[in-house]
Amino acid sequence: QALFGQDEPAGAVFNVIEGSLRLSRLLPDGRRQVMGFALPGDFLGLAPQERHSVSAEALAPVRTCRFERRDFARLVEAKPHLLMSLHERAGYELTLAQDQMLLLGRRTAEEKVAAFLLALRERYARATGHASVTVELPMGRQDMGDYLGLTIETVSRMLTRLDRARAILLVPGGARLLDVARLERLAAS
Amino acid sequence: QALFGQDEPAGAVFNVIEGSLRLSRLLPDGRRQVMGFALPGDFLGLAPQERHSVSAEALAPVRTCRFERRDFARLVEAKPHLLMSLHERAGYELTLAQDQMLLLGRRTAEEKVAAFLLALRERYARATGHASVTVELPMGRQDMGDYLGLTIETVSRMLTRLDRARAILLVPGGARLLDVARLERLAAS
DNA sequence: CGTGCGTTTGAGCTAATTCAATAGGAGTGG
DNA sequence: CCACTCCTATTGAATTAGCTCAAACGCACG
Repeated sequence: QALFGQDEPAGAVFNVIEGSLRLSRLLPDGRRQVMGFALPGDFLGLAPQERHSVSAEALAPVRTCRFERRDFARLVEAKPHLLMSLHERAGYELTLAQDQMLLLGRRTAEEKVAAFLLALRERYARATGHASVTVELPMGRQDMGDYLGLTIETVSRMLTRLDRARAILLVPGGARLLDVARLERLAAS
Repeated sequence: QALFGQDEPAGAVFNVIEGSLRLSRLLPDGRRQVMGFALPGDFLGLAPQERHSVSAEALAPVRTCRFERRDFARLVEAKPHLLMSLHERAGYELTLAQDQMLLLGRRTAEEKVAAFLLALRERYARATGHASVTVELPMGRQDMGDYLGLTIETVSRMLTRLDRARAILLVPGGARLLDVARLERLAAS
């Protein structure tokens, strides 16, 4: 179920082949913030740190390709320009984190949900190469809530509001984005 | 006033010598999220990106040490292990961003303000080498609010609440942390 | 046909916001 | 030194977005 836990020594790099993961952090009293979702093609544990800063739990059975950290370190040493790519990737992740801070701190519930759907669509488009109107939602409502800083009920309400407004069509395990332009307006991005 | 703006080409690396800066992003409608504050000793523009992801504005007159990006790139090329340090720093910044996401998404107003004061204290301690009970607050209430995802009024209310509870003592331009243990309990960290 | 689990919906509540008024300096000029 | 302005911070009252609690729904699985 869990690939690794928060504060665990970072022993390996993983490449997700199949399935998806939730990357999250817990507050001592159980409140949870989901930092992101790892989808097929994503890498985990690339950060050059002794310990993981998040825990990674599978949302569904996962297949990964695992590289031992020592081997990975040796590879980086052998190919110095790889480090530059890694560093660029880290910079990109940081701007994504900033996007998320802006979302968490300053957006309304509806904006959060709309932006989430659009971002996920964007991600799938980037991964598969072509944009699809249907976005898979491999995570549950609770996970979306913990990602967006909302409760499960608010996520559900916003989704049905978007559905009733014909901006999206809720389907089992996903959503069809019927009116992307409207969603973009609603997301205030 | 502004050292550089969001989406501007990243032309240089800056080391803050004196004064402090606000690093922020704007939503099209004017809502603002402050991503962080740069204090003396901090570096800006280290990320290996074409464009800045935030804008940097001085909170007070600033003195900086400026390195042209081309020179900096040449330095990094000459000293390959510098890139590794840079990358480690980036990883650390990412965990800080995650801390902030947890704060923005899952903490209450009081927890946010308490955590903010403690984190700032921690930062000054790290910079000066010894912990002080008095924390300088070079930013205004609005900036704190935009950093914590709160309004200016809520920040003010939480500060006076902490003051009345004798956990802190508000002083012009800063706060004295009277009961760090209590603050840590209140911050739920 | 239950049973269990995740989701949706409803009703009421509350933490934080909004709106509005007041208070506290810092600077300026009389 | 006092009056006046400007700007930020504080305080209060009313409002509301989102939360909590609780009940129904839907569906997969045995």
